[in-house]
Amino acid sequence: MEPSNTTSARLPDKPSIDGIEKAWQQVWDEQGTYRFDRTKTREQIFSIDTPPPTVSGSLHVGHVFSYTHTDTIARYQRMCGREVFYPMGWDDNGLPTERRVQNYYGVRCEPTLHYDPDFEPPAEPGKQQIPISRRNFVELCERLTEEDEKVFEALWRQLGLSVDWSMTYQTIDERARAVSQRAFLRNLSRGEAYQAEAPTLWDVSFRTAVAQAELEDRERDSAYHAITFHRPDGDVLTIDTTRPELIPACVALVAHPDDERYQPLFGSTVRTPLFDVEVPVLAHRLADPEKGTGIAMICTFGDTTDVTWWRELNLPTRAIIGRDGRVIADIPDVITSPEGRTAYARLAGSTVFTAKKTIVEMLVDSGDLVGDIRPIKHPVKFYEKGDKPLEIVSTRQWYIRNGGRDELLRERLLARGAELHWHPPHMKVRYDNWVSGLNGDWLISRQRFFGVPLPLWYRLDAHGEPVYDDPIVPPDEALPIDPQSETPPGFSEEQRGAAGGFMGDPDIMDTWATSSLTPQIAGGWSFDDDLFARVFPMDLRPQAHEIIRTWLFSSVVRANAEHDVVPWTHIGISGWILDPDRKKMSKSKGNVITPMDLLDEYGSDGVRYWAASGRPGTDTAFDIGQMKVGRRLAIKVLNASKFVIGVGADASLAFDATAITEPLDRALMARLANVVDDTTRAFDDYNYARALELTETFFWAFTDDYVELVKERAYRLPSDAGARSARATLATALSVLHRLFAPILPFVTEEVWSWWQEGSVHRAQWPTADEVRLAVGDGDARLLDTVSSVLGDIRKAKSDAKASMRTEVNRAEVRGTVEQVAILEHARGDLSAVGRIAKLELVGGASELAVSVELAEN
RNA sequence: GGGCGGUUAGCUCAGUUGGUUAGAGCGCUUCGUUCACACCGAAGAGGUCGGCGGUUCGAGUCCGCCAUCGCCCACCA
Repeated sequence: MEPSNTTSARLPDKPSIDGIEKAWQQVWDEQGTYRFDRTKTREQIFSIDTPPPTVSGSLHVGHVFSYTHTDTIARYQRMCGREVFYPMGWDDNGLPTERRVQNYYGVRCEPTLHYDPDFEPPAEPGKQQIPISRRNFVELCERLTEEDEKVFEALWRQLGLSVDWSMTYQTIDERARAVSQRAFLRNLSRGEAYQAEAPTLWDVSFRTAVAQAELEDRERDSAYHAITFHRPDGDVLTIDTTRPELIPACVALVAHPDDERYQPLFGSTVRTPLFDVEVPVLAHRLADPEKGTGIAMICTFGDTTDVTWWRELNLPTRAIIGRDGRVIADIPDVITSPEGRTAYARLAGSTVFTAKKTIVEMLVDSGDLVGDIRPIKHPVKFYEKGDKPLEIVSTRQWYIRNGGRDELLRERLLARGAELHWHPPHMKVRYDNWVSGLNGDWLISRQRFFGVPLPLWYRLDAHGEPVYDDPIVPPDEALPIDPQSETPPGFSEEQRGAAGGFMGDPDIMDTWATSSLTPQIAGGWSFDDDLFARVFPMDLRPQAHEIIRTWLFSSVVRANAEHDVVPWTHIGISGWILDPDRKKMSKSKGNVITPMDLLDEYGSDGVRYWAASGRPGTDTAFDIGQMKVGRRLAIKVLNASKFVIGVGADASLAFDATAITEPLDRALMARLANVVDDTTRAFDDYNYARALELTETFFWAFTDDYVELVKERAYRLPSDAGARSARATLATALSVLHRLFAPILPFVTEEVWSWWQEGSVHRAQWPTADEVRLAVGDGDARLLDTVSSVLGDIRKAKSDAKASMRTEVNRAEVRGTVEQVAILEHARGDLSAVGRIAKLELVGGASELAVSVELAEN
């Protein structure tokens, strides 16, 4: 068969990878290359629960890194014949958006206001924030995030994510709100959601309750204060505390039951310094005899241990810190002495910080502060987004059961975690740690404005007080609702806030209460059940490791409750990007480069190469060097493809079993079959990094050695059997390589594929080792190694002589084992041609391979 | 305090179930050029695999202890 001229005609003279991103994006768009076909069945579909990026934040290389990982898997699965459900969501719910909208438009949400359909924000934000209704506020959030989303989408397209861009959602859009509220109401009806008045971790800056999953410990400076309590006989009892300002909130002292120092005192009472309030001395196992003086003050509430003691010892509540983080103004009734009331009055209204200073002065004056204040460092609980220590206040909140108070449910959820296939496997430990360490149910209500409202109203009794026990729920078809602007069935708007009327729940749900439903939102649960049945449970949840306790766990909780399944089969965990100092890359360090610039400079394929080099779950250094290498690889693919096609590797010759006859060619095919096997196995195991490494290694050997070896032979007339064998082998290898690289380097592979094949490489069938083996039978891959080794020795001889690789060799003698010589005999022609060897002598009987070379004079 | 992961060449990292003289890329040194590729090619130097002990015919690989870095979790007196 003649090499076709039409093929050659499609080859560019000077191929380049610059600018190919835009060109192919457009083609993919026009041809719907990544369009999802929803007529396929669940078995035919591979569905991905794509993480919705927070659009109000800025894009950084970490995004590029992890989203590339998912895309390589999506592309691999698509080429394997699965219809890939790969949606993109935008996370515009929650505090980051709320703050961004406030600053951008100069507004502030005031939930009690009514909706103004004609509201327009000022062109320039004014000094005073304009109060607007929640619905107006949400509309502005949607308007702003739409802009942000365009920027994100442009980046994702440039990066080459094979997302179906007709399937996007927002975590605050109408469907997401409806799904979120519906799921909550169904939790409520099944008893999985409940409300309770309880001590709650509280952020005084944001003025909202915070869930266990949003906490983080930070090391803070603090100090022990030794304080004396007074016994009836006049003796004193000294305790150590870091929070002397909470003395008026003290309800008891506690020591370990086995602590002989305090055993005689159990059951007696002491009086607090300054305030002269009588408190009991009690015993509890959590009191640590080693800490401080071994006896501690229990306050309502200084820390979570206080909550445990308060609950288990049935102590009264004497809260003195309000929701604003200040000492409550009213003097507690329990303080009766005039001195005590005066002392309290000096604290009233001040912040915790000021109150501490004030009370220390008073303790010094009264002589109740013993010795010096001893500075210490200790961990303090913070809201992860906050910058003031959390206080604990008693509030009414909504919770969803997550096993934190229910051993059976906890076991169930641990078993759910074990059903998942974790990549890498050791990440499961974080899930197990978290679930095992839960100490309460999931607090989902937040005292914020922008988010999905709790879809509830409460009746008001004759005194106008809410009746929380029997909330009014909206009918399902009304969802989503905003109880602040909509009226419950059977009531009129005039009854809002009136005695005998109703009030809307003012709170919104935790952002994770909605994010935990991304499989349901993206999949169409309750509004497109046909689609949902085709994609759920999903195949893959890709995500970062630091949100295993939040996003992953809460999603498992919801799917377990609603559908009695795990929401996915596989979990793919990506690591972090570390800067050169081995720290997690952060904006504040000023070393964040905008991703779009990287894509422009190194090409999307180059950046993807770097990303795909990062092992699943492994933190990876930000490394421009790797991007350069990736760019070089893409260019090499381009040039090698041009050359291989140019010498006559026609598509029709690929996999032609009758053509591939030369032993060296069959050796290459044998190796290629192994590479296909290994690469496929790596992708099946979600190890894109290994897949890339295998393909790349083969590719470089292919271009450096094999292509060089058969160059001369392939140039011969097409009627020559050896030339035909070489061309068929080159065509087969090239076809397979293009497809093996396609998931990682989608742009350059599509470019070169277009030169000689029909259709998109991204819809081409993933190569199988069988098709390669069927074409060539059983080649001997060792031949390739032996020939490459001899070739290397000849090159070394020329290099040592500081001669050009084109230097003629008068005579080369290769000694080797009988077997090696027999193998080399098959490649005598190719070796002589590439080495420019006039006389090649093969000598058997040696113990190992040895090459001696006589170079021609210049 | 409990747990997970890492520690291999100057740098970034591979090393699959233990198997002959430990690999790649970058960087470095030397050489080569224009008939695929200077956004290039060829060759080379460079490592007591964090430390100690153990199992084994054989350990970078398995076991124990230690050191060190990072992360997750933990009741703040």
